[in-house]
Amino acid sequence: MNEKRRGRPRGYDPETALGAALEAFWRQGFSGTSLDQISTATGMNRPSLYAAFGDKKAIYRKAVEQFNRDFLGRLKAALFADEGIAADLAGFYLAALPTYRSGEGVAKGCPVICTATVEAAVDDDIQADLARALDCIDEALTARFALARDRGELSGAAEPAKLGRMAGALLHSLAVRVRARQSGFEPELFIEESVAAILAGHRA
Amino acid sequence: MNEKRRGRPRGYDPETALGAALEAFWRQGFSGTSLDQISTATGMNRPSLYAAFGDKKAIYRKAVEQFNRDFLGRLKAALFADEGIAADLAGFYLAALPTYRSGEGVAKGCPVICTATVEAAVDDDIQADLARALDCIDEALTARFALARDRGELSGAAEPAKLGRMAGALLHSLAVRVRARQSGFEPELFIEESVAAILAGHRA
DNA sequence: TGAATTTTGTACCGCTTCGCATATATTGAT
DNA sequence: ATCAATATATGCGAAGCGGTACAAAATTCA
Repeated sequence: MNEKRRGRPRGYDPETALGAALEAFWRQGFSGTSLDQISTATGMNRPSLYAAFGDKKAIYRKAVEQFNRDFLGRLKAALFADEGIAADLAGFYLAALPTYRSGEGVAKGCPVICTATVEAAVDDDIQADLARALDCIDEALTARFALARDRGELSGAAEPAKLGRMAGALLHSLAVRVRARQSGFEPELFIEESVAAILAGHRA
Repeated sequence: MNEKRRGRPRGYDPETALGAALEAFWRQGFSGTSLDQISTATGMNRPSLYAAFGDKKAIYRKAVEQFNRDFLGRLKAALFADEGIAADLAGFYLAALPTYRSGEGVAKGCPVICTATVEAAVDDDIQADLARALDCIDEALTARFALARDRGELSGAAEPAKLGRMAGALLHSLAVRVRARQSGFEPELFIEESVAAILAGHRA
């Protein structure tokens, strides 16, 4: 692939453009972001945006999808670093933190949890995207807990799916709390406490 | 108070109107809701809305504030029902559930967590409101855990603030997951697991 | 060189947005 | 009855919205 195509070459990189679009949606949400703002952020004008990705909703979904692929990939890499369940779980949360904290003077939290959640009640496609994203997080964590149990790090009575849900839940809260800039909330401490709480009573 | 006022009597009840406005914001978020929709929902026309509550943002903040007062009141009542820490904690989550599930064919989740979170990155007032609301939840839970510890239901080593943060976090996730209509997620089971996980290792 | 193809830029459409200016209605006080 | 005070109703206006028609630009192929 990547053979020379016939017409005028595009002046943008789709991945970069979607990244820039995400940045805008991330900060302001779907409804709060105008196509003009996306146009400015990406450097593409509106007809190009439309031709490349579709309408506003399609741009949003593709931008979020791209984020999800990348972000979840990094979270999984940390989660399966194989330095023991406690260290890996902490690494999982810590891997999310810089992303959640990103933003000029404003911590943007998680684009999926913090912006898709609003639209979920109004748009079935975005609702399905969100549900799937939450499932992916739970599943990755569940797989990691199953591995830990099989390796004898966790007691045989430990239920991976249950632990996965708990661990996923704490990630959701982390996303919300960081974006809310809750006073006195210290993410690193929260992560430490989370890991301890989840593993409490399940160590082999 | 409530002496007869001088001009034409208002044709609306402020509390009811704010409740109707919240309903619209709850479903569609702040940016996704127009003043026309609020006007329809409340039965008030725009000038009346403006005179009564202020601009769109003021309406939103007052509606959410009213919700918070009422909702948190009910949660606290359940949390301090005094039937033991495990039962009370479960009651706390169960008290939130019907509210989170409400909505015609759509579970709306929590209006604060699911709609204020987006705006928090863009609006400092709403950010502060959200942060305060999250603090209130944590504080109520912390107080309840402190009580349980003082009564000997929890070990002396239990840290109420830490437990409060954990328990609050699971409420956040409950709100998000219900609104996302995550397939296979069963709130009642999740609540049961949450209570068990939080109290694990802290029972006296 | 010229035709075909793809992307870009301008400019616009119809519609909705929020906020308010103005006029009307309904009450209590005088 | 008249006035003052408050609430409601109509409707406007400037700006912004998402989306697109159309022509110019830039490239490959013949």
